[in-house]
Amino acid sequence: MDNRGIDEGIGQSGVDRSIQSINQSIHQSINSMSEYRPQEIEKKWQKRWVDDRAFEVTEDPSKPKFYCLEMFAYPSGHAHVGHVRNYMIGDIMARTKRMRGFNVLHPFGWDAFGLPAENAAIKNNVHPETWTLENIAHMKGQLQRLGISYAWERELATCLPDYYRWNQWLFTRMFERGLAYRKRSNVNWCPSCQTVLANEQVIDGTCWRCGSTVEQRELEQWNLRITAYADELLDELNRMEGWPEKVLTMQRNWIGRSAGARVAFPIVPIDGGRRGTGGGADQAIEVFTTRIDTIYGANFVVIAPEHPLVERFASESPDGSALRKGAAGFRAQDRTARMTGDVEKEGFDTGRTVINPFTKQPVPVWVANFVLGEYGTGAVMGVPGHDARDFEFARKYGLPITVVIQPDDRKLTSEMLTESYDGEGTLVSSGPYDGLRADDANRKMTADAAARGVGQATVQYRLKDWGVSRQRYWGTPIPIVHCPDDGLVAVPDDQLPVALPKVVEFSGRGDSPLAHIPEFVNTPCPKCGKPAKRETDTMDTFVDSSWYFYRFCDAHNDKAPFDAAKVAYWGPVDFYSGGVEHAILHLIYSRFFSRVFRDLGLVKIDEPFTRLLTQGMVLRHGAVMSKSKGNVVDPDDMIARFGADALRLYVMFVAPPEKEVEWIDTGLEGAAKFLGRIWRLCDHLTPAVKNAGSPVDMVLDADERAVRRRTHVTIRRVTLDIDPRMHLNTAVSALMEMVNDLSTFADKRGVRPSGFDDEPPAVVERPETAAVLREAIEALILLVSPFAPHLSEELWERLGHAGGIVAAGWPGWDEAATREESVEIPVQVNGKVRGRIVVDASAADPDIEAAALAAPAIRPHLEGKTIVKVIVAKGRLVSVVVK
RNA sequence: GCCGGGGUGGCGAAACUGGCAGACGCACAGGACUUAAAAUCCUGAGUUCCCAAAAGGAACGUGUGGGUUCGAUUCCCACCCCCGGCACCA
Repeated sequence: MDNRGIDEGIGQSGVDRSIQSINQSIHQSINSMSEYRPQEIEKKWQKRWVDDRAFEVTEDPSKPKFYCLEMFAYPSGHAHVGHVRNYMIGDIMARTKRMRGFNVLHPFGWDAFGLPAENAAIKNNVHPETWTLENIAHMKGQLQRLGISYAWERELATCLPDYYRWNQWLFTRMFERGLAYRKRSNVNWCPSCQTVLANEQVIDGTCWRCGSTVEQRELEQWNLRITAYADELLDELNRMEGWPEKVLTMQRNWIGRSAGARVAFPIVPIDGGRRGTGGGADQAIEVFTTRIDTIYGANFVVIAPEHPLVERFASESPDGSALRKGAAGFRAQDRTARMTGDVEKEGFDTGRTVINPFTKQPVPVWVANFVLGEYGTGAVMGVPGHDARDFEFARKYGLPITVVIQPDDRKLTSEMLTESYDGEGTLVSSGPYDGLRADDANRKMTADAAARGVGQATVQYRLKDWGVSRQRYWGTPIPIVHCPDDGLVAVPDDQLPVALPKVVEFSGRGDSPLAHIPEFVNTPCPKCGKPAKRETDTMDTFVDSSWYFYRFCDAHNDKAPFDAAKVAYWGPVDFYSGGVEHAILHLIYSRFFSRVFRDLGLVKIDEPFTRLLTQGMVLRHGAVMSKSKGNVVDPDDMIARFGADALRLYVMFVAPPEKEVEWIDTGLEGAAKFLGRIWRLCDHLTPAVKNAGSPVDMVLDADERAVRRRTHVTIRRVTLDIDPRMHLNTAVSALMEMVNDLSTFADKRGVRPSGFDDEPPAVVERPETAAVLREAIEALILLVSPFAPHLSEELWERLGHAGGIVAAGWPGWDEAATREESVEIPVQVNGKVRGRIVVDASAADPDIEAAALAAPAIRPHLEGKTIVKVIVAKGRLVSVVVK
């Protein structure tokens, strides 16, 4: 690299280039020491990596594989330092594994469909594709300037037909198997944006973009049957040791399995317009309960205002209109408020009764707003004695309360209840079940209900099927044709992709823009050839991201989504990192799709991601970075000022990867200074040590042995901190400690760089010193290379090595060389450190004990006391107990 | 309410199996080099107190209160607070 030019660093403005800089340039032309110029080094090595195709890989059965992936990016326009942090975590892992001999797949791509592109189109009159592809080009440049070791030849963008045709292919397979189906359901609707919103785009009942209150609309929607895998998705979580507990919990909550029973309460037929009390059963209200053991206390039944029986009861009643009106009033209440319990609990008596199948007694049927039509059976039994909500309801409307579970520590009567009791206990007032423990009773009563044909054990999930229809343009067209004769017909594989038309008008009206393109809509039915119409909805973009990690294994396959053999080699993803905001949706959908691919025979694994790391967000002024808040830190600015290596190192050093961090500019300066120290140290010592021999068989002096120990201890610490511990911040700390020690040692030997430009080259007298220094700086360069790859490559090359860092491999440590010769051990007397002794590392416990008791600092504390006990914690501490 | 994760200097943090709490860094203070500054390098520092000061010494200190232990940031019990998920879910 040529240091002679007055080539400007990228970040220095002309104004900044003062006389001193020019002086520096002149100095450089006349002396051997060179200044650390990250921008030049980084450009050089980034170009070389591209030219050498350094990170491109193919399947190689002779090497262990490692699939390292960061969640791909939405091309919003600009990467910020939060992205940088995520991609760095993956890059550290990828680079380390590569050096350790793994065949590393480390690809990147773009989650390129989505609403922002469409909004930009409306606002700026630019085609979504243009907007998206321009953003991708810009962000790709940003990532390349960070020196991330991506296999760019596998880059993909989900908005391109060679990707989304496989969404369509997969949708067709799911349609054939009944996993994709059409159903009318409620969807979130933003009246201002005129579009459907995904659940995750509704924040506290309002639109994430414009803040309008979200409404519910009933629409015919395509759904994917994720609930078919609910049990498996839940059970497998127990075996996923490579995932954070937090994410496992979130997924468990999201799936929301609850085991209980359905129980039928027979409806008492109407009797002359009055509440009937007898007669034969005429169908039944089915309730869902997890506490069938409390059924003897079920004094009423409540149905949801949406329940179909509301209409039947109304039609059978002389004054049905009151009933209809009451239920309609509840239905009109704000849905999210009803779901979150923010509305007052209200209800009314329908005037009808059902028979409690266990007590055989008639109980009234109420309609109430707190019962949700879409969960369970839309009907519950009211057990006010043992359910807080039922208790409140019964008190409000004067319904009877019965105690049927007695707690172990006191005696309850219904009169003394001030709140429901929902704990453990023994059954009372429950006929033949009296005296049973509640959980035993639960099992027995469920079995009895089933045997008598009045109930059955059921598992209820919170998880619902995934509604994927979107009335948007910028997404994958759903490959279905609506034929008047044949109904829903999948577009045959040989007619895929159903291409997204380029010419489109954005009405902003809220129906799909595709519906207004006759050339798109009108098509012959693939089955009968008669005129038919295409589906005009597009798919939720989460479909795109649910399988892209498999596509990377075979990114350019035009015959299939991927070759099963290639996925068999690369899969599953060994290490996956991304934001915790995807803990539920993306990660559960991906687990679902992985199983669909498995059941199609395309992959053999269940779980797509073996190890997951959710990185914390990067905040500034306590807030998430966003353009509107004006607190975005642009990586390009930081690279221009300090270099990509400094930025990389800083984001790894500042905190553990999982933690949220506050961005601090001065911290980055510190990282840049540290790299400068490495540069000066290595650059200064290189001429003196580059031809030094190995220290292994040399007779070293004490300081040299200490340096060697530090080298090997650091190799061990950094290696284990990166993998398996993923404590990237402490790995950097270990490197800093090593540099501190090396500087001290170099100072002792008179070869520390002064920091001045006009410094003569270092001269190392002893070959032993040169040998340990060479071993040390070579290890340092290799160990820091995942964090600061450009700097490392440059220093490595200057040391005279050809072939680069990856070929050099990851350094190993010599356990023997890490051992201390002597250790300083603190001595405690009655729990307080009173002194220290230095003993040989191999000293036996009795010798250590004797040395401790004889130590001058300790003896005064023992004077006139009796030694009760002495504990020697080998190599760590001596504890003396006196009285 | 249920589930999960946390609480350590001015700040970011470290302490891996119960063994020197605060490594490493930021900010700060003092010093060296410099005409000066920048850069670089060195030194200092948990808090409070004793001592005129220094040297030195003492007490306290990992959210709070208890416990186990020679010894607790680490283990146990109770509680407080913060963050995240779920929630009239029957």
